[in-house]
Amino acid sequence: MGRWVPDARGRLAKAALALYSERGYEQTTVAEIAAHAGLTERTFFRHYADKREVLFAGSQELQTLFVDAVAGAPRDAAPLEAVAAGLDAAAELFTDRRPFARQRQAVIAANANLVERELIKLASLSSAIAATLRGRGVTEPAASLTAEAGVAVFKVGFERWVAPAETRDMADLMHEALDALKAAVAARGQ
Amino acid sequence: MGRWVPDARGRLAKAALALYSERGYEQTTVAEIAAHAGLTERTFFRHYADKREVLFAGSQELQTLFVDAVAGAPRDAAPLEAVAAGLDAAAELFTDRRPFARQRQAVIAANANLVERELIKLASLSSAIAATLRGRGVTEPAASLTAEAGVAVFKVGFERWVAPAETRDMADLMHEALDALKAAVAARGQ
DNA sequence: AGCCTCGATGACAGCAACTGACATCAATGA
DNA sequence: TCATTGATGTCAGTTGCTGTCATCGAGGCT
Repeated sequence: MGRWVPDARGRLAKAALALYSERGYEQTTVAEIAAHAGLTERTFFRHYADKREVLFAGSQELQTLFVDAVAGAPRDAAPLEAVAAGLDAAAELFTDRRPFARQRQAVIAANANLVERELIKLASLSSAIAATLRGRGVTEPAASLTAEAGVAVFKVGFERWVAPAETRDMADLMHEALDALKAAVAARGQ
Repeated sequence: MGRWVPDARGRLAKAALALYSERGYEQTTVAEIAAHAGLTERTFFRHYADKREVLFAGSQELQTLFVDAVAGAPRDAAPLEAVAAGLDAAAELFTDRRPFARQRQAVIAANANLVERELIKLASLSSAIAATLRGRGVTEPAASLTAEAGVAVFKVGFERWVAPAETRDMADLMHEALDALKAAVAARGQ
């Protein structure tokens, strides 16, 4: 075997989620996470920029998948329909990860600092979607607004998907949320 | 005169914005802010929960005004129209504060930690609007989605309002953004 | 006047997040 | 064989933030 136990990054992420779940985010020190992964505090910060980031390793993957789906939507699809393709891709990504997502979301919801980090990840997703829409010829401010609307749908759909009693597929919930948005915005305004 | 120079809170906020603008957020220590306000570091933390919060003292006022306008919209107004009333109230609040808003926004945009804090303030605004809409009889997920859409409009409108060359009124920009959202969401989806 | 309570601030010690600098040493490959 | 590389360890230092106790003028009560 090599000089070090493999996958230090993964071990840190696993240890962090476990400890944050058990005793809470604030009550967990980085040194403890590192020790549980058989590493030192300094090494933790070589793998993750800060104590929060360790919970958001997958957000880049989500963004890439979402954006690629938007970019790959039929050329004649309306902007919001292209975003809907991204929502479908996201739903597929999360298939079979519901228990993990629930545990992780419980940790995040319990701490405002973690919620902040999640929000900036979603803002980054929104920016990337908007840029992709502009690449499809959508002009501002329509691109940004469509992207923001799409992320709002994702947020609402995701929230429902991780809700305790929920059993429906994420794709169904995303479609429901998207339809609800269309209805809400279309409702008899002057 | 009193035992202490008045308005410690305001002096801290003023000193913080000035220092963050001059030398950057990260390069400014809380002790320096406090010193410029004629106070100690410990007193800073008695007025503001952390180093970021000092830039967001006004967000509660915005939220209250926005929410009150939504609650006070005509009983028969559609949810999105009620939110539009909130946007108008927000626009009024910012009248004559453009230079301040520009300076503050430049500071925030330059640091990810400050952006995070701004995002959670907007998320709080969205939650409050959604709750108000539910109070008007709007059901979920329409309430949350309408609120998120409204905040998206606010974000886009505000961004444009603080843009360097922009001279139009915030109310005009908010209306434009709202119309763009309606158009984008209504666009020929199946 | 004399006294008391209150509240904003100061002083100080301490923890933990994060960073920079340098050392270590198995694996790798020329 | 040996120099290089790269992930990790070690250690010292800064700073955000907190708990605790002291200070002392203002304002009320007698």
